[in-house]
Amino acid sequence: MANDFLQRVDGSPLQLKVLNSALQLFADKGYFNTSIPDLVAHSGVSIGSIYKHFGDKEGLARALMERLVEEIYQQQLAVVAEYGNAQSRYEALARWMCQLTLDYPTVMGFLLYARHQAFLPDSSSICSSRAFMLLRDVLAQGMLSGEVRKMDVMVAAAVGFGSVLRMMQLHLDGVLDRPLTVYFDEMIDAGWRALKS
Amino acid sequence: MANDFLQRVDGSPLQLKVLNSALQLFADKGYFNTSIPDLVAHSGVSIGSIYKHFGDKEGLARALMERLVEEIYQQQLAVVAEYGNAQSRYEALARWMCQLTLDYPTVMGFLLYARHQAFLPDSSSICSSRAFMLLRDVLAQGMLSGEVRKMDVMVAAAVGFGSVLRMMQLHLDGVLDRPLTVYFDEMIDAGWRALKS
DNA sequence: GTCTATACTCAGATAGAC
DNA sequence: GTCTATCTGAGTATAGAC
Repeated sequence: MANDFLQRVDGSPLQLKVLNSALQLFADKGYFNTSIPDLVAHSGVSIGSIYKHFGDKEGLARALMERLVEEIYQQQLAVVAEYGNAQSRYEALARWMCQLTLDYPTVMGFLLYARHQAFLPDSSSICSSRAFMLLRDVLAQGMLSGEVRKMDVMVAAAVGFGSVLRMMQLHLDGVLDRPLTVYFDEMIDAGWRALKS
Repeated sequence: MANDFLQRVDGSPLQLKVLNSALQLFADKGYFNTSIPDLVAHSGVSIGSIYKHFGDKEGLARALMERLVEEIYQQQLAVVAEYGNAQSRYEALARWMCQLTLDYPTVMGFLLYARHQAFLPDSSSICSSRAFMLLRDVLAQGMLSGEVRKMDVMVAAAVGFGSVLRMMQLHLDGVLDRPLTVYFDEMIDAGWRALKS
């Protein structure tokens, strides 16, 4: 279920109800296909309260994206902290990304596909935010330690994680014949061939 | 400029004016931020004619996507036809993709990011359409000829072209320090390391 | 076939009671 | 702080003249 993705974010119970409803509806139908009355019906919170807390619809979207990015980032940090070298971190991060896709497919579809620029004019893509930069940094450290071949870090991140993101998209699009997990080892193996010294 | 992307598509002059305006506006502001009056102003075609030819806004979007996919596919075919082996085809396709991104950034952003499902409920992602399948087939042929390592073709395509797509996105997001072309050789080299026998 | 004028719906946002 | 009732305008779509 998508409604428990935001776990440790701060906010009053009422705010959390609205934010989780927004996440679920935006992920499911898209931002523009979700009306405020939809949110009222889904969250059980009145329209007055929603506007009181978030200002307007864009403000709600902004608050939601903020917490999504933070949640993703915190999860990433936890994954990275469990491992000590670049290769195991790479694999663990890829596994975590795939698991998120399986557990919260609509949310991941929302994160991967939605052009947030279309409804949040001044926001850059989620994937160019802190979250993606941490992926990059993991590989940068691997270069320092000699595990990862010397190359441009952005290219390394694009090659290493771009393939994972692509497989996630293909899975979400229903293009893959077999479950996503079946492809995992081969995918990681191929990615690491491009990265290793 | 984005307004000449659709070159050889069929349709009356009036239809082409509308379709090219739609492409430009959808790519620039997004489908939902583009109103029919916007299209009228930009194309110079009256609202009555637009509805006469395309039925409704969704019909217009459908007609546009149809031609976009066709245009992309035809260009791909032309690129593939120029080369005889998998490696050179891989490089040529990647170069063509990057060049499109440089020449038509908003259009490519539209293709890469937009969740077309949000406004075309029954359409799958553009990248799971014919266009992406041809990328896959090029690598499948490479496996038959022995150039490409035996592996799942979807994984191969995701690794080989996912990295290219990712670099294109990073470029469009303005995250890259240097011009996209600077990264090209390193990107292709890394991608091919993952694919070669 | 193309246009102008218009109807209708409904989403976003606010006012003000409680 | 939360709610209900209401306003306003934008946007889709149609009718019908030419």
